This record gives sequence, C-alpha cells and structure tokens, in this order.
Amino acid sequence: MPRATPSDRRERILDSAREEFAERGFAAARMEDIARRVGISRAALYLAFDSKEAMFRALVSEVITEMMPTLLPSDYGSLPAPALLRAFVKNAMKRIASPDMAFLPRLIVGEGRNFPELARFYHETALICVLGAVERLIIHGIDRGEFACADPKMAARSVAGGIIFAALWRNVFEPVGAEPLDVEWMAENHAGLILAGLRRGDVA
Amino acid sequence: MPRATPSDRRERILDSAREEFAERGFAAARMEDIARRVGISRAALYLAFDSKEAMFRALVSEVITEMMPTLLPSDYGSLPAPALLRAFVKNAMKRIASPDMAFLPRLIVGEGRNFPELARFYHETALICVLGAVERLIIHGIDRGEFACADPKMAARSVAGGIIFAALWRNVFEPVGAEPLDVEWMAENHAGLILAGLRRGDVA
Amino acid sequence: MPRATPSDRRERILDSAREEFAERGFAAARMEDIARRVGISRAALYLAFDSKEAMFRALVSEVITEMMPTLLPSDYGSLPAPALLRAFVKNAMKRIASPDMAFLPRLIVGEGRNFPELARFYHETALICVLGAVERLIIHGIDRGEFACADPKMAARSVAGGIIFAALWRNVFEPVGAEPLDVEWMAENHAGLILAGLRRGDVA
Amino acid sequence: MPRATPSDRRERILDSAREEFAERGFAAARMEDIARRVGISRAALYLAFDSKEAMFRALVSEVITEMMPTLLPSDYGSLPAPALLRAFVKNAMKRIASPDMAFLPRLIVGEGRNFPELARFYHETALICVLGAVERLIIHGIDRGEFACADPKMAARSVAGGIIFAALWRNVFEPVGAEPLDVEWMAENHAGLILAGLRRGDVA
DNA sequence: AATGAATGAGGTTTCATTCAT
DNA sequence: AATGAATGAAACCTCATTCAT
Repeated sequence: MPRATPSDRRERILDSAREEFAERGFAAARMEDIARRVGISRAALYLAFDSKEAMFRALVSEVITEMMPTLLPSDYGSLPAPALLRAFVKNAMKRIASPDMAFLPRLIVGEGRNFPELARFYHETALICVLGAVERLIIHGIDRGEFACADPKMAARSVAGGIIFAALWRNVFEPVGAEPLDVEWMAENHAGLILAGLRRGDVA
Repeated sequence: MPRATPSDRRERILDSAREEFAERGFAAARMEDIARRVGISRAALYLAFDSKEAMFRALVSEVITEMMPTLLPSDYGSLPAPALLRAFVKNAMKRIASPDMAFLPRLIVGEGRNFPELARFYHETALICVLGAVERLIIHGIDRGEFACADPKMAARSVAGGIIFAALWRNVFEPVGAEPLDVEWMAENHAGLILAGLRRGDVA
Repeated sequence: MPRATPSDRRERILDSAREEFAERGFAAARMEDIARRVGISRAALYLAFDSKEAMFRALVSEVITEMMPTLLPSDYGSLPAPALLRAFVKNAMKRIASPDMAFLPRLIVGEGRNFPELARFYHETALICVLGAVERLIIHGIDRGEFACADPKMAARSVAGGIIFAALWRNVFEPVGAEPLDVEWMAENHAGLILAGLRRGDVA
Repeated sequence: MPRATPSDRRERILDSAREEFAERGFAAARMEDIARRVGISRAALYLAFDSKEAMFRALVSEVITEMMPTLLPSDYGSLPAPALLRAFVKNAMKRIASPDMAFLPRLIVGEGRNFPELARFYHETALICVLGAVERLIIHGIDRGEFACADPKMAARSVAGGIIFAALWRNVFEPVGAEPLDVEWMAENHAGLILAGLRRGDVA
C-alpha cells in the first residue's frame, strides 16, 4: 500500500479547507480546525501550503477550475438553440446550487474585497466564460431565427442572474429558514421564462 | 444649537461602520478604523454599542429597513402590470446596485453563515417582501389578462436574480476590473426580457 | 501625581529590554519576559513599539546615543596630549566596561550580521567617532612634539583595542569564571604602555 | 575506495554548520539550511549530532582546538623577545582576522551568555593560553633586559586587544561598510607601538 | 461623556526534533 | 544509513474589550 503522495495530502487538506472556509469564511476559519478535520497537526498544513492565504487561494482556484468544464456544453453543433439554452440552464443551476459548489459564489462575494485577485480570477475564468457562452448561444439562436433579442449580452446576464439566485438561496438563505428551493423546478421555470422572452423578442 | 443626541452619535458611528464593513467585511473591519473615521476614540464606540457584533447587526438592520420602503411602489391601483413591473425592476436595480446599497447583499452573502439571524432578517424583511411584491404584481397582471405564467413565485425569482446580479457585478466584480455595467440599460433589458416572457401567450 | 507619559513607558520598557537583550541576545529574548519585567502585559509592549525588532533597534540606538557624549572630552585646548590621552583611556574604559554599557559591544558583535544597520550605526556613530577623536588627539600630540607616530590612525586602533578587550572581558568572560579584571588598573597600564610607545615613536 | 566514515560525515556537517552559524549566529541558523548545504536531509544531521546545541558546541570546540596550535610559536629558544613578539602579533592577527577564523570571536561574544561553557572553553583554551604565552614572552624579554614593564599580564591584554579589534573590525564592521582594514599593516603598527612601549626605558 | 492605557484570548507561523519506512 | 513526513512547543503579534481618570 503506497504512502500518501504530497498531492494526495494537498487534496485531503483542500477538502477539509473547503468545509471550513465554506462554513466560516476566510477570516473566521481556523487552521487548527482544518488540521483537525484532516487528522493532522497544524504544522503539517504548512508542509503543503505556505500560508492560510495560499491555501485559500489554492482552494478557490481549484474549485473554479474543476467547476468550469462541467458547466459548458462541449459542442452544440446543429441543435436548436432553445433546447441548448434550456439544457444549459438546468445543468448549470443544478451544478452551481449543489451543496459542494454553492459555497463558491458565497466565498467570492464575501471575500472578494479582501482577495481581489480571486474575484478577478473568478470573474475572468468563470463568469465571463459562462456569460460569453450564453451570449454566443443566444446569438446562435438569433442566427437560426429562433430568438429575437436586441442585446444578447444583457440577456445572458438575466440568465446568469437566475442561476446565481438559486445558488445563494440554497446556500445562504435555506440554512436560516428559507423555504427550500426546488432547483429543478426553478431551472425549468427560469429557462421557460427566458426562452419565452427570447422567442418573442425582449422588447416590451 | 442642540447638543448631539445619543442617536445622532449612533448614526454617525453607523455611517462610518458602513464604510468599513462594506470595504472589508465583518471580521476584517477594525473598531479602531471605524472610530478614527468618526473622529472619536475606540472606547467611545462602546458607549453607543455593546460590541462589534451589535454594531454590525444594527447597521445591517438599519440599512435593510431604510432600503425597503424605497423599493416597492406604494400602490399600483389600476395601472397595467407590465408598466408596473418595468418600473419596479428599474427602480429596484438602480437602488440596490447604487454604491451606498450594493454592499448589503455582499455582506449578507459573505457573513450570512456567521450571522444567521442577519441572513434571516434580510431574508424575511427584504427578500420575501420583494419576492412577494413581485409575485403579487405578476398575479395582478395575470388577473388583468396581461400576463401568462404557470408559477408566479418562480418568475419572481427570475426577476430578483437579475437585480442581484447587477448588485454583485457592480460591487464585487467591477472593482477588480470587470467591464462597467450600465445599470439602466441592464434594467431596461432585464425588464424587457422578463416582460416578453410573461406576456400572455407564453409558450414555455 | 501625574500619570506615566508615553515616553516614560518607552523608557521603562527599554530598561527592561536592555536587561533581557543583554542577557540573551535578540533571538532568545522573549517579549513575555520583557513585559513581565516591566510589570505590564505583552500586548502593552506593542503600544510603545511596533515590533520586537523596532524595540531592539530603539534600544541599541538609544544606548549608543546616550553613551557617546560621555566618552569624548569636550575640549582639550592647551593641555598636554599625554595627559589627555591617559584621561580618555581611563574614562572610556571605565564607561564602556561598566555593567550597564558593556552589553552593547556584545550585542553589536553578536547581532551585527542579523541587524546590519545597527552595526553600521554603531560603526558610524560610535566607533569612527571614538577612533577619530583618538587619532586627532595623537596628531595633537605630534604637533606639540610630545608624540612620534608614523600612522596615528593605526595607533588609535591599538588604543581602542584595549578598551574593547576590557569590555568583552568583563561582560563575556568574567561571568564564566575569568579572573576579575581591575579595569582601573588595566586602564592605567594600557594608557602607560601606549603613551610610552607614542613618546618613543612606534617603530621598532 | 573506502566508504565515508562517520567522522567524515561529522566533518562535512561541521563545515556547513560553520558557515551557517557564522552567518547568522546560533539562534537564527536553521538546521534545514545546514542540511541543505551538506546535501543531506535534516534528519540525517541527527545521526551525527544529538542536537543543534551539540553541533554548535562541537563546531566551536573544533575551531578553537584547530586554531590554537597555529597561533603560538612552538619554541622561541634564544631569539630576542622583540622579534618574537612582533612575529607573534603578525601571525596571530593574520590568523584570527582571516575569513575562516574571524567568525569565532564573534560567535563567542554573541552567544557566550547562552552557552557559558563555550565561553568558558574559549576562555580557558584560547584566551588564557594566548595571554599566558604573550605574558611569558614579555617576561622573557624582561629577563633578557630587552623589555621594561611593570605588569606583563596587563601588557599582554593590550597586545590581545589589538588582535581582537582587527578580528571584529573585519568580521563585524567591514560587511556593513567600514573602511577595509589592512591587517598586515595594522599588525606591523600594533606590534611597533607595543614594542616601543615595552622597550627598556619605559617611562610610564 | 470621553479616552488613553492596558489586557486576555486567540491566531498564524516557525522550527528543532522524532519516527515509520 | 537515510529520509519524507509529521509534530509539539513555543514565539510574535492583533484586536475587541475594559477601566481608571
């Protein structure tokens, strides 16, 4: 049975760090608690990461990087845009609102001012990719005559808004008593509403 | 000229606290910085508030309470629902994304886990009010035969999603280099898209 | 009875710091011990000094600055150079080898590598002043026909050597069992030997 | 080709330890840096030495022991005392101020309080030997009618003072910008001055 | 009412040292 | 013999909070 490799250890630490940071935010998370969760000493954390900040950065980067490929459909060759958009919304909302991902927007939003480069990384690596993909998808639909939309970029923001809403609702408000959100159902409705709007053209 | 009343002092402190908490979040904000901003000593803060937490709670409550009345139209008697909804979206997005309000969602999202009762208060006092108002507005539109919508509650969430998106974009991502968001324009488009989706004849 | 002024506090801290740093060197001295010696809490030290390093620097600078004026004779107008030199050697050796000063060369020597700017400060503020004064004194004697000396700068170093020897002996070696040094007597002899050499000319 | 013996390894470690301790002093030297310099793991250091302290002790003892035989002239049968003394001063100053020796006085002075037995060892093994040898040499000169000196022991201290001065100057102050010391020239002058002072006819 | 001074609790980080492999 | 991994014991430093004046 091989010994734990260094990267194994990093992974195990990041798993625990994720829980602590997700639970308490950067400042309130304690290295001791992370270490205890991993089952190692505080000092051992510093074998894998230079500092609490470095660990936090690594965690956020990793989660963002992990998450991205699962969000965007790999190719949408000749499929009709409405089906593609509906599929994207359902998939993305389910992914982002899932318990092991939803902490990310919360962390980014909460710590963005103290870790600007993480906010920037999230913005560049996740947000604009997603927004760009949605925008292209809408343009794809316009090209195919399926959508009418004056400003696809703005429409993409409306799409993203619903997804973020779901993530925050589940992660921020449900724990304090908010009525549980049926993510599938909301995805269905959000996609439906947006699609109806796009089919018809988003002008009053 | 009357002497400063105790509540004057509380207000002046809360104004400074708002800036510090908005800039750094709860944990990283320092009482010393707040005091310096007010121009008083650290100890004097404790004459007005029992603790940092109490100050934070008071601030958040106050801001929520202040914000609410400005969000909802007082009455929308016989006006057509589309115009009302459009007006609401434009007003709410402009208000919530304005520099002196946008920090609130960020704080709620960031500190919600550490201050569950604030998240709860925000949820109960702000979120469900807004969502409820929007929902009723949509129902109002359905009643008038202007809207068609299978689940008004879900549609209200889509409406709110766009608003939250705008607030977070301005407050979290613009400071780290995101392309500036034209809130008016996004409000216009968001409302337009939603309205197009809600218009009778919805084909979701 | 007035309250302790901030600079009083700094002084009291520096007095204690002197003892701890003198006893253990920079690295091994503990802030807790310094605080206990002053009779205050560790945290209070940080009201007066930014860091352990800052405290150490302040201490060394202060001691150097305090020491200097006591070393050099204010003026040596028309007095014969031999008497002046003898007086200087006796005074300087007694001062530098005294218990409350002798720790300084030891700290400078011991920590000079880790605090180069302190070594530099000591060199510039103390060493070259003293060496320069002695050198000028010797030149003064040459001018008066009392001394013969090929290189007064080097002779000054021989003078200083004896003084440093006394300081280190008392501070480093006496505590570990070295035969106690009669500083007065050594000063007398050191001055006598040097003077005899200078009178005669330092060539073999 | 024989395998490296345990004492080979000790030597290689001590060579590296010398550099680190010389550069940073005992407390600030890190076992990791020493190990890296040797090219072995930190743990391997403990196969050769019980502890950091033990290593430091071994190093200092070794250097002292190595240095001593090179300092004193083995025998000075019928040579004239002045030449012997001059030779000793030049040799000793050159040796002690040389880059690979000069760190020793610095370490002894700097760490003497924390390692009293090393200071004691240095005192007993090096200092009093050297001082004794010089003293005997002076007495030898007195006996031969070449020197006149009331207290040879004190004169020996003056001799040693110049040597220590040179070592500290080179090792402590030159690295922080002091004017480079021409050790040969200082030795020449120091010996000359002392000899002039010691020559029969001393009029101290 | 107001504050300068003080502190206790707690956090991150470092490093000599140990030990299973 | 050798080491990568792990740790326990500090040490420095911060900051919300208190209190005498």
